[in-house]
Amino acid sequence: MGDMMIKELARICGVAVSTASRALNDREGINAETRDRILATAKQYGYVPNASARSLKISANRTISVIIQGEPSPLLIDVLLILEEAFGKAGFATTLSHVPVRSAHFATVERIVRDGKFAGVVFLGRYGDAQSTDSHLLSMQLAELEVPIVFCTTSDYSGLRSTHSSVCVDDYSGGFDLGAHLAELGHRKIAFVGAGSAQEQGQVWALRFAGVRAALAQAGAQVDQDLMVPSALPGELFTMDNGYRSIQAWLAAGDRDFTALVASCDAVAVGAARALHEAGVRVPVDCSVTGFDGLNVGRYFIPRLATITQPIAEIAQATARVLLATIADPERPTEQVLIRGRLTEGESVAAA
Amino acid sequence: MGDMMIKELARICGVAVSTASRALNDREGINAETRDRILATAKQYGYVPNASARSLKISANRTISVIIQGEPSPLLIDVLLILEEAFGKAGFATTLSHVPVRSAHFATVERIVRDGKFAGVVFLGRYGDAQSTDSHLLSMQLAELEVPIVFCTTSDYSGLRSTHSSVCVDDYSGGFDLGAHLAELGHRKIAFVGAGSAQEQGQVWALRFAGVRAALAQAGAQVDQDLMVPSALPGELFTMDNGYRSIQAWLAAGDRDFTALVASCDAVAVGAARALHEAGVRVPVDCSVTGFDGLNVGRYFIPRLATITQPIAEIAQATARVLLATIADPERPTEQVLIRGRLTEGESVAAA
DNA sequence: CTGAAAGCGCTTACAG
DNA sequence: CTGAAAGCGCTTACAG
Repeated sequence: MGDMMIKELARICGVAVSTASRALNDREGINAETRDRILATAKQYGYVPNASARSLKISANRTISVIIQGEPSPLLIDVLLILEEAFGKAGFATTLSHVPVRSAHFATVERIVRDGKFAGVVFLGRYGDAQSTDSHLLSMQLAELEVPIVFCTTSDYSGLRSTHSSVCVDDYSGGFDLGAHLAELGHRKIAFVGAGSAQEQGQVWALRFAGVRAALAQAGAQVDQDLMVPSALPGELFTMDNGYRSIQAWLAAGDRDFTALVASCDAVAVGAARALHEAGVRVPVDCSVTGFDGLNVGRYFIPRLATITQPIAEIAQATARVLLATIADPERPTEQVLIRGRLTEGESVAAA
Repeated sequence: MGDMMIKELARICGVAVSTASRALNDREGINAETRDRILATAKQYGYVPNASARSLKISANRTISVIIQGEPSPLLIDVLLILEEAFGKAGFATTLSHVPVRSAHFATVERIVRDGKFAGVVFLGRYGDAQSTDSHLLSMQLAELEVPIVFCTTSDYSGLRSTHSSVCVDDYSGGFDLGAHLAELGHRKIAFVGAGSAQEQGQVWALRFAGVRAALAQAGAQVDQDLMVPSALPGELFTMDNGYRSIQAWLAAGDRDFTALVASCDAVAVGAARALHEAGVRVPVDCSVTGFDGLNVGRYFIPRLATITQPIAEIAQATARVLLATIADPERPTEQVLIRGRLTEGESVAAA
C-alpha cells in the first residue's frame, strides 16, 4: 500500500478517473452509491491523493505560513500550536518559518512567501527592524505580495493598520490597568525596563508603557525620564537576559530612587527581579515589580509576578478566523482586533 | 511581476522551455553564457518556479515535517528553530505538526506523514502514549511508512533503536552527574518528582532518575521507594504545573523525610520549588533541588537552579545532519547519537 | 549544446 | 449520472 494513484483506484472500482475524482472531492452530479463505493475502496486501499498534482490543477495551495521573528516566547508558541490546530481543521497545513532578528527582512519575507506560494501568512510576534524601519514602505511592500496576511500579537505598526489585519492584546489598556494598580498602592517613582529605541513607538513595549504612564498621570504622578532603564540587549528586548543585564548595568551606574519597576513583559520582569535580588533590593519590600503576558514562569516565580494575562486562546482563534475569512474572500476589508487582557495580582507588588 | 511561468521566461530569453529548465536547475550540457543570461532574466523578472509542478515531476517533496507532541518546552522550540534553519539551508521547507498528547497517535502520525508526502520526519520531544504503548509494534508501524525518521531528544524507546535514528542528550549520564553531585554533598534521602508510569521505563525521566540512582548506589546510598513523588498530572509530566501540584499533594499527604529533590526537568523543578516554598520548606537550606535541561527559567529562578545543561545547538545540528543524510541515502544504517550534557551548579543545592 | 514532445497525478469543462 | 480528453507548470529522455 501507500502509493496508489487515482487511476488504479478507478480501475478497481470499474469507473473512469473523472468519476473517482468527483467522489473523492464530494462534487455534485454523482450517484450516491457509486460515490460511497469509491470512497470505501479508497479507504480500504489507503489511497491518498497526490497533493502536488492537486494543487497544480487547483492552483491554490493549502498551506499557511507562520513567520516568527527572533527569539519566540512561550506565549507565541502556545499561539502557534492553537493556530496549527485551527488551520488543520480548516484543511490547511501550517509551515513555520523563522526569521532571525537581524536579517534584512523584507527580502527574507518575500522569499519565504513567494517560494511557498502560501494561501496565507501569519506574522507571529514582533515584525520589524530593531533599529529603524520605514514602516509605511514595509507595509506597501507586503501589500504587493498579494497574499492574505494577519499580524498576530503585533500592535499598531503605524501605517500597517490600513493595509493588513491584526489581532493583538490591548497593550495600552493592559498597561493602564497595571499603572492604576501601582498608583493605587501609592507608587509614584516608577522605573521602566525593556524599552526599545525611540523610533519604535508603535511597538508593544511602547504601548504598554504609555498605558502605565497615562494611569499614573491620571493619579497625579509624572514619570521621571531618568527612570527609563536603557536596554542592554536591543537585539532581544523581550528576554530574561535583557531584563537581567539592563537592571544590573543600570543599578551599577548610579544611585536610583524608585519604588516600582514596570517590565515590558514577564520574561524581562523575571530577569530584572533576579538582578534586583542580587543587588540586595528586596521584591516587593523595597521595590514592586510587574510583568506582562501571564506566563507560567511568572506564576511560579518567587515572588509570584503581578502581570496582565493575555487571553492566548482568544487571540489565536481570532487570528485563525480573520485569516481564513480573508483567504475565502480576498476582497474582505481588513480588521483590527484588540483583545483585553486581565490584571493578575501577584506577590511581587506591595504598597509603596 | 509575481506569476511568471517558465514558458514566458523562455520566450523572453529566446530559448526553449527545456533550456530554461536546464539553466534553472544547473544541469549539465548547457552553454554557460545561455545559462547566465537565463538566470539573470529570471532574477530580473522575479521568476519563481511552481513548487507543485516541480514536485509532481520530481516526485520528491522538499519539505520536512517536525512533529511535536504535547506541551513543548522552550528547549524544544530552540531546537525547532535551529532545525528550521539547517533544513532551509539544505533547500527543505519545514512544516510543523502538533499532536495532542491524548490523540490516538499512530493513526494521527500516519495521516500527517502520508498526507504531506514529506521527504523526512523529525519527532521532536516525547513520542508515545502516556499510559502504555507496545513500542515494538509502534516502531514497526512507523517503519512501514518508509520515510526517513529521526527522533530528536527522545531517548531509547525500546525496540526503536534498531529501526530509526535518534539524537538525544545522554540522560543517564546527566542523571549520574547530578546524583554524584548530591551524594558528594552528603545527600542520602533523595526524593524524585516528575516520574511517569512504570510502563514507560525508556522515557527520559526514567533514564535520568536511573542515572541519579546509580550514582547514589555507588556512594553507598539507596533510594527509598516512598520518596518517589507520584505525578499529579500524568498527561503533562514535564510542566511546572505538574511539579507544583505533585509536590503540593505529596507534602500534604504525610510527613516526609528528605534532604534533596531531583526533578525530571527544569520546569518541574521550578514548580516543585514553588510548592516547597509555599509549604515553608526553604531551598536549599532545608532541601536541595535539581533540574535538567539548563533553561533560562532556571538560571533566573531564585535560587538559581542546579541542572544539566543540554547542548541544544549540537543536538539540533546532529539531528539535521542525520536526517539529511538519510534522505540522501535511504539505505544508510540508523544512527544513535548520544550527546553529553554539562553539570551546571546552582544556588538550589547545598550540603545536606 | 538545444528543442519538441511526453508525461508526472490530478481536476474540470465538455460531450454523451 | 458517467467518460474521454485537455491541461495545470514543470522535468527529462530522446532526437537533432
